[in-house]
Amino acid sequence: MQQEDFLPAITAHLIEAARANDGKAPSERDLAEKFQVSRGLVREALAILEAMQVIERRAKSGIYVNDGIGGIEAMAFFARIGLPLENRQIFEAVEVRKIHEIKAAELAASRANDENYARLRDVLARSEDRLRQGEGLDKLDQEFHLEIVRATQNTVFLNICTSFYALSHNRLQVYFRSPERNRRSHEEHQQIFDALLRRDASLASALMVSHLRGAMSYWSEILEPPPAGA
Amino acid sequence: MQQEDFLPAITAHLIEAARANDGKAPSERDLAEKFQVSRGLVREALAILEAMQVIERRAKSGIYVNDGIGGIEAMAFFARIGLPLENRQIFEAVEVRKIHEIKAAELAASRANDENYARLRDVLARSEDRLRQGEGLDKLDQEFHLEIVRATQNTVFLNICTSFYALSHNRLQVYFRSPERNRRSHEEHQQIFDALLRRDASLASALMVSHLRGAMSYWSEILEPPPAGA
DNA sequence: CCTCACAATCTGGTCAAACCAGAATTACCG
DNA sequence: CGGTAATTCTGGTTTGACCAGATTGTGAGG
Repeated sequence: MQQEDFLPAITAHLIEAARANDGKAPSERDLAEKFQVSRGLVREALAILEAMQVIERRAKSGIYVNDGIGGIEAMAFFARIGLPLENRQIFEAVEVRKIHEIKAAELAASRANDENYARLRDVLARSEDRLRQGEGLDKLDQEFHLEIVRATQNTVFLNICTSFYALSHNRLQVYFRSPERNRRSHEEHQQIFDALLRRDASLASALMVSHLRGAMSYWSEILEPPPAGA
Repeated sequence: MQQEDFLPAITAHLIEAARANDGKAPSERDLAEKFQVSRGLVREALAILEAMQVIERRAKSGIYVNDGIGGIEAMAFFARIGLPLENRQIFEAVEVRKIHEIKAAELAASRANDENYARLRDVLARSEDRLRQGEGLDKLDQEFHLEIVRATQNTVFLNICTSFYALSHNRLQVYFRSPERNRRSHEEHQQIFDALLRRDASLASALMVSHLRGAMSYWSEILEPPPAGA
């Protein structure tokens, strides 16, 4: 059994089987037979799932799937194994980005140092190049936003945002297929950078607000109507 | 070997051993002997570590420790295995809490539903009980704050905050050893709840600001001076 | 002495068979 | 029908083995 697909497969199976059995999943031995692998392999997968708090293993009792599969680890995990976020979660994710980045822009304006400016310039320069070559911003957009978070000098904050953005990456790629959107996005990045250079916190956050508003309205066009107050 | 301490122990050993050997960790068999456990146990731990991107296992070659151990998974992991955050990161974590919760209070004021109110009331009632019995708020504080996030109806946001708060839990317990702080914290929770009931977003967020300011000043007393602009 | 090819060794990946002790279930007796 | 004793089941852990590529060691030839 190629380990590649094993974890996703067994996860899906566990969740499905548990749903139909009061949260209790099949035994390790059953799983091993079901997937035609040794019990050791199953246990390795289960160890990961347990560490991610997706399941709970109770000695001499059984395996139980946590109902509220929560935690960023689980999210990162789902992203890694390819389970797409629900449409609703995309809006929620954008809202979280707004919460994070508007504040990040504000803080960065007062805390950014020379290295931060250099990094931002570098990202913008590479963005310029890509656009000149008719290519999409792609990951460079993410890089730009993360550099702003980095400029807050808050490493915990940066860690959170880094992990979080990795999740939405798949979806964002769609956004950057349009040349106009790419150019407009780049221009807004430039403006935000200028605001940071001037250490104008309120302007930076205001620009970020409208920048992200664009993303939100884009998703509104593509997807189903957004949730109530987002 | 009690599994309780195994993961932390083996992790520390891996990181240390790898640092002195060009990133390469001891073999599974060596680790098994070193910790007096079976190779299967070692492999389970390694599977978790690999899923968390702390290490990389190359077939027929060896185990390599990733140098830039980053990402929220790693953070959550370190918290779980008991490695304390640096003092500086505590300030950063509090700042992140501020970013999250001030906005959460604002959003919750307009989005909270009856179930949210009921949950918040429940937490407050239990807090009341504990205080009456002379015990500290302990986890109830965390519960209260998470319920506010839940009231934003943003599940992605809730996921992030849930994982994140698990990190600071160890440290927060210190805070709630003081009876005065407990009572004052509880009163502020009550006030925030009232603001949410009145759907007064600006009041709710303002109260949250001062509530968290208390925590920040507490840490300032206990720990080294805070970083520049936090 | 150096180089290159071959052989022994080491490594992670995987499997199989057992034993343990407590949980869960079944069977049986009153 | 109720309750207890016997049995099955479950996760936890260990041992030992085999595979195939990566690594290392060795020795012959230049």
